[in-house]
Amino acid sequence: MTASAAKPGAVDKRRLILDAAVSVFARRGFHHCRVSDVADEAGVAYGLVYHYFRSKEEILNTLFLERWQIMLDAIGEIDARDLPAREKLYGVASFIVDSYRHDPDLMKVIIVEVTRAANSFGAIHIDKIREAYIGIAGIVETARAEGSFKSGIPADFAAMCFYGAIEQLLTGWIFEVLPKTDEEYERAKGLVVEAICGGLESAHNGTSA
Amino acid sequence: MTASAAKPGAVDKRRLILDAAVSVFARRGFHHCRVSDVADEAGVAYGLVYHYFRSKEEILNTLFLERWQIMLDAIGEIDARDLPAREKLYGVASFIVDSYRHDPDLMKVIIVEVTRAANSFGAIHIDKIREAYIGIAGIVETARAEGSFKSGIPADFAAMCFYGAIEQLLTGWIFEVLPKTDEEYERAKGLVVEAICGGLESAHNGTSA
DNA sequence: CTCCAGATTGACTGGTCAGTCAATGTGAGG
DNA sequence: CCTCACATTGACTGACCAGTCAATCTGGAG
Repeated sequence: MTASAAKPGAVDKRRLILDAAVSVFARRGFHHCRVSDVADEAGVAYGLVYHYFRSKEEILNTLFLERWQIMLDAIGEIDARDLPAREKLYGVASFIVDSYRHDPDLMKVIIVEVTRAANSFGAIHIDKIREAYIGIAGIVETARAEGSFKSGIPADFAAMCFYGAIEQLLTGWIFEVLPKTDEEYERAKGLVVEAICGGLESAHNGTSA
Repeated sequence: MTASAAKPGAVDKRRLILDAAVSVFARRGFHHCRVSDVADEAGVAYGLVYHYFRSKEEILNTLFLERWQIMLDAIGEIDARDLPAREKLYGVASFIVDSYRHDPDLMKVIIVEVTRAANSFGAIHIDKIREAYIGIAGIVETARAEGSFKSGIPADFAAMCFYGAIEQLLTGWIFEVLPKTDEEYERAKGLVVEAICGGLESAHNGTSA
């Protein structure tokens, strides 16, 4: 068998290494951990890491690409539904928040080590990262065309604000400055959509274009 | 003379090193550059860096604290003015965007290497970073108390969304996915406030708490 | 001019760690 | 039982680089 097909009962060591890497990268950071930490965490020999991955960096690239593609697919799928823009955006916020809830370490690694790492992994994956912005912008653009969203705010700009707000929430959880209960996660989904779509103001004086 | 008081005509080598560090950290990233790169960029000997700074990390800490304190002071000063919340938030957005415009390298270093670096500098400076969130939340809180902002969205939550949206814009500029003209910077200030305060929707159906 | 404190220099060291590799294990097919 | 391909092991190496330090410079005070 090759690395991809794990027999039932046999442990997929490649997967074991990836999972261990998530845990170690999240706990110590990509730059502050050693490959041997990952191997130890996975319970495999040092050299096996290099049997499955060309380099330490390739491990992180793999983790990012795997997860990011799932998110891109989710955004595409949400956009394809026949729903008002606000509900589509709720779907996107929901997916991202649930991703964090389901695997906070992985999302932490992706945000901390890739999404904002302009000089290393971020630069390598910028096109993939951008696809997410474009997907969200597409949702906003459709709403603008329909007239349900203002035309004064460009869609790509709105997408950046929306994505930025969500990523900041995750950052708040990562840094432990926001509470992390199931209830909070659910509340956050609604609040972020309300904040961005409905705005913060209660009374609506004329809005400028 | 000590390091602090530079005589006119004499170059402040400490400052020279800090400025060189901004340039080098921005170009190559903190982890991917050597102390000798900083020394070379500053045009001083390797050892002089260690005359003024205890370690490579202390250089980054110094850069961050210097600049962040200026921002905290600015937020405090803006909050003290007698203005509607929306204009206060415009003031904050304006200050941050202008900070980037004035010294993009420094802001890039702060965002990329500190603000999101949960396992290294971010953890060290989390209290300072938090002060910014709290300052913004204070502005929102006042507006909520006055009734000009909705009460359904908690102030600390709104602050995170607002700050996140701005930081995402800077990230867009850093990654070169958003245009970087003076006109765009000015536009961005207004748009981010409009997006967060006024929301994206054109018609206002009932808003849920 | 002499002295001294602080500024400046850059060669060197000690530790760290990513990546290599030769040896060994393992299990499926013949 | 044998063979072979692939999995697994972990000691080792070569490069890299943060931080040290002894030597040298500089400029003001006496």
